[in-house]
Amino acid sequence: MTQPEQSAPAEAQNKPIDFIRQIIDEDLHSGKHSRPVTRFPPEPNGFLHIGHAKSICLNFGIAEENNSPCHLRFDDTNPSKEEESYVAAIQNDVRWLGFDWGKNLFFASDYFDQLYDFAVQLIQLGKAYVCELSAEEIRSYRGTLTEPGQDSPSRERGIAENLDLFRRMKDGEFEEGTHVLRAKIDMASPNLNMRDPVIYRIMKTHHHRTGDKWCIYPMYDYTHCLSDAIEGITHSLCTLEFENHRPLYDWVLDTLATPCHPQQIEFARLNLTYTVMSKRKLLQLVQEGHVSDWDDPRMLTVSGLRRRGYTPASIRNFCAEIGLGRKESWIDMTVLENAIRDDLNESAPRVLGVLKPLKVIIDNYPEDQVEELTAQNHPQKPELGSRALPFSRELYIEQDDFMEDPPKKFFRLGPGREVRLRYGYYIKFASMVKDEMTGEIQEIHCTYDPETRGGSSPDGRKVKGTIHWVSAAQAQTCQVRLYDRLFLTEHPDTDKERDFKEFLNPDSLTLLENCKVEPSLATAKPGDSFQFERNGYFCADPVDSRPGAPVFNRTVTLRDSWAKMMGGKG
RNA sequence: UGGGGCGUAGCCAAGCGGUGAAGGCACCGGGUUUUGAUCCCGGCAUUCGGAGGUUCGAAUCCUCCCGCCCCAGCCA
Repeated sequence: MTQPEQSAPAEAQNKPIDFIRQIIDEDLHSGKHSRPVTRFPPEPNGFLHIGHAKSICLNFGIAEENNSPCHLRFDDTNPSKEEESYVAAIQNDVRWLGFDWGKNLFFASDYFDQLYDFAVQLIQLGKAYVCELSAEEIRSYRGTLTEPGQDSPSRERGIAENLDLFRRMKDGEFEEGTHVLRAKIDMASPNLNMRDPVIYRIMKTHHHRTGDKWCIYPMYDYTHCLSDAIEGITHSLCTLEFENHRPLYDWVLDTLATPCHPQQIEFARLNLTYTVMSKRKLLQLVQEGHVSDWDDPRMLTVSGLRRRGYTPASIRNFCAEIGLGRKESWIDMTVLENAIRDDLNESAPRVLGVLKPLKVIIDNYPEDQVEELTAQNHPQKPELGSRALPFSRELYIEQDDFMEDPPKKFFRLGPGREVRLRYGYYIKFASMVKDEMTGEIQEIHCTYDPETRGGSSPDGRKVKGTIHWVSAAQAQTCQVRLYDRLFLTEHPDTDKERDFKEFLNPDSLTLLENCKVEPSLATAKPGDSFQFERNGYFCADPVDSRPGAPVFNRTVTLRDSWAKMMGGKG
């Protein structure tokens, strides 16, 4: 009936808990921590996507379950790629998903002074040095996967000189690329991240928060662990590709006197079939015009999903369903589609809408008569009430609901057949009018049985098919956008030879301009979701839809075993 | 033949040495139905990447092998 409580602890839902929650539970029981403190640390260089939603649900979910904080921290250490506008969009998306960071909104740039002081300490400890090698030299000195690196000529420079040089880096005395600060660890480490990683670089770029105060910016590996420690994070959750960075995360925190030492735990990122997930590729789709923008309903960005008609609950349920592990995995797109169907099936009011209209004239129905029929808003939920549907002599039905020469199992309209109009009357085929030139069917003539008002017959005769319809005179004409998967293949970006854009689905968007929907939809509010019976779930476009001129986006089709059957026969 | 990870059904995923290998998606049947939807019922791994070994007993422990992923940004 009702969905399980969103915020109930996983255990209470009788669901097995994931390995991260197991670790946290153990730390709580052992007394290592009295409560967990997690964080979601986006870089403000793009929009959030469904993969981020997985991380958000994890980090904020743990906080909800334990009544503990989850920080929202922007990892804004690279001003050349980051923008203020992304900061706002990201906050909006996290809030929309239903999460609240309370007072815990932070920026890595808040810590730039502390980070600088820590770097000075590292130098004083003899654990960092200013290196004057060029970027290319640093690369060649790093060695390879199988050969150790070589020491930088600057490696044994004295502490005083390092201190002076680092101060002068900060003061803008050097050009970009001429000097970096490096941690002094081990040039022979089998883990390349430990071969004296760069921790500060010169970048004479305006920062969206610190302005022109800094011309040196700290690198991720150095910044992230210290930010976690400064904030008192207990469990720092990130994706698998950072596993090789954990020794460095721990080295920085072990070397410096920090308030605490958070535990980094890695999990597998989300991959979905029939789409791409990397911000770089999403950006490319936007910049090259394959989609309209970051919030194009075909994009699996949070903003795209929102515009498509996905609900926060559906995304949270999806994230809960897919599980969490350390195995690289591909979640089937049908799992996401199933999540939104599940949610909308419960909540979306039912309406009648004809996407590809075919005119039907009921020859024996009075010329000027209009009557009102009653339709349920949700057949499984009578408490959602009903509405009136105008019925008249001229109607529209779906082109797909008529076949001139139908197979036996086609339970719809065709020569000699009778069908039920949903909430209306039984109608029987009489004749059809075709365009003499093209052979295209222009209109169908039928007769109706006045005894079947509402959809049942006193003589108890059965009709196998029920089809949807809209009264022509009262219909609201509108635009409908049919969205389909953006890519044709399950793994568009794993082909080594072919670019992922070669697999774009040319039919991912179908624009229908002459759709006929029931009059109640004229006033649909932007963002409202409906089930167009027998067609799918649709949402009034949040951007382009207007009262009196609605525009609908197809969120997802209904399951369609008929189409599946027909598809199987070719 | 550098290091770090991972391998349970088509796709995810429980399982943490003890009689029958959860659950979801997908798929296949059947029932209800004024949405070919929803809902309901049933089917779907004699087997856990492979081979050995330990044990009365292993998907769970050990050994070897095979496969896949990550790392040589002054990105995060």
